[in-house]
Amino acid sequence: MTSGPRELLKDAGLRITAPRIAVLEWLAEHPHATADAVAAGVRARLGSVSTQAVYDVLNACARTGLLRRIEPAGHPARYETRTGDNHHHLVCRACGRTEDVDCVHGAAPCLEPPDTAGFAVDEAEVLFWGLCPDCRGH
Amino acid sequence: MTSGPRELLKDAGLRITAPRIAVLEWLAEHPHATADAVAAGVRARLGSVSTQAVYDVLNACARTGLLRRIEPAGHPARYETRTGDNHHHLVCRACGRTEDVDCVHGAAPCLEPPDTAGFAVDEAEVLFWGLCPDCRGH
DNA sequence: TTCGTTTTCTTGACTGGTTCCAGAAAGAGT
DNA sequence: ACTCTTTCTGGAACCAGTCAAGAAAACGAA
Repeated sequence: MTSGPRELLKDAGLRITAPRIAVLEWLAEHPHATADAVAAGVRARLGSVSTQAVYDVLNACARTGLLRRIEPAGHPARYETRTGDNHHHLVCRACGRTEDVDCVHGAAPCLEPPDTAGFAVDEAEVLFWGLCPDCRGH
Repeated sequence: MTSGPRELLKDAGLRITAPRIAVLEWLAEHPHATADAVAAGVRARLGSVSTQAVYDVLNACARTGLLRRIEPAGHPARYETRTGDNHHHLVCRACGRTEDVDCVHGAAPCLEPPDTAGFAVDEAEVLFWGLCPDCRGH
């Protein structure tokens, strides 16, 4: 039932390759990791994977909805496997550490703009900025 | 009463220089402009201003609260003079065009995370993603 | 299985937005 | 006016991420 990386990839119409499986597995265990961190983790598991391959995998998975990409201003992007339940994020201004926050107002989409100015809005993104416990302490 | 750039700079403890005045004046007339656009606008007014000077001015003003910086993922940063009233933004995925949206839930801060995970939260940022009228039309 | 097509991986160069650096110049307080 | 501070100039540097070409691997049909 708990669909593994192989099923997820297949359902998304993506080929099943070792780098992709490793990226998805590693991200499932380490949510909100940066591309750099993913690359390091995947290399520790597979031996050698190019940076480019990591980016390709991340982009392909983000495009098909397997991964969600978070890009906090001033920090490298982070990725997570938890998708589809429009939760939000806490981001540390200092170190970029990112944590999940459940939606404040019930189910998705929890926010609707009062006036869209003619825009076709398809997503509401909420970021809470602050300092994480580690960076806050002196 | 409507304080001009000079008063704003003075109150913020910043020196009053021609580039700063020009940046603030130009941004007041062209909200949500990119650094590039600001540089172009300021040069049209003053003749010649270095890119670096523009960035310095923008950063100094953002640091002191005279300007708010918006950094939509995948697009260059944009700046606006409207600060302190925690309004939010609509961003076009295609062209990056940015528009204001008033806060959905009354006065600031309109959102409080239910669980801060130990973070000292100081800001809630809301971005509505979509396509602007120009990019939407076929 | 085997083949052939399609997609992905590797390597390496490159980009765009932004920042860093050193020195020259221009404000502001005394 | 005279310093002292802060800002401007020009150029080099930075970083996350992307583009390009060819080699390699995964899928689907025979």
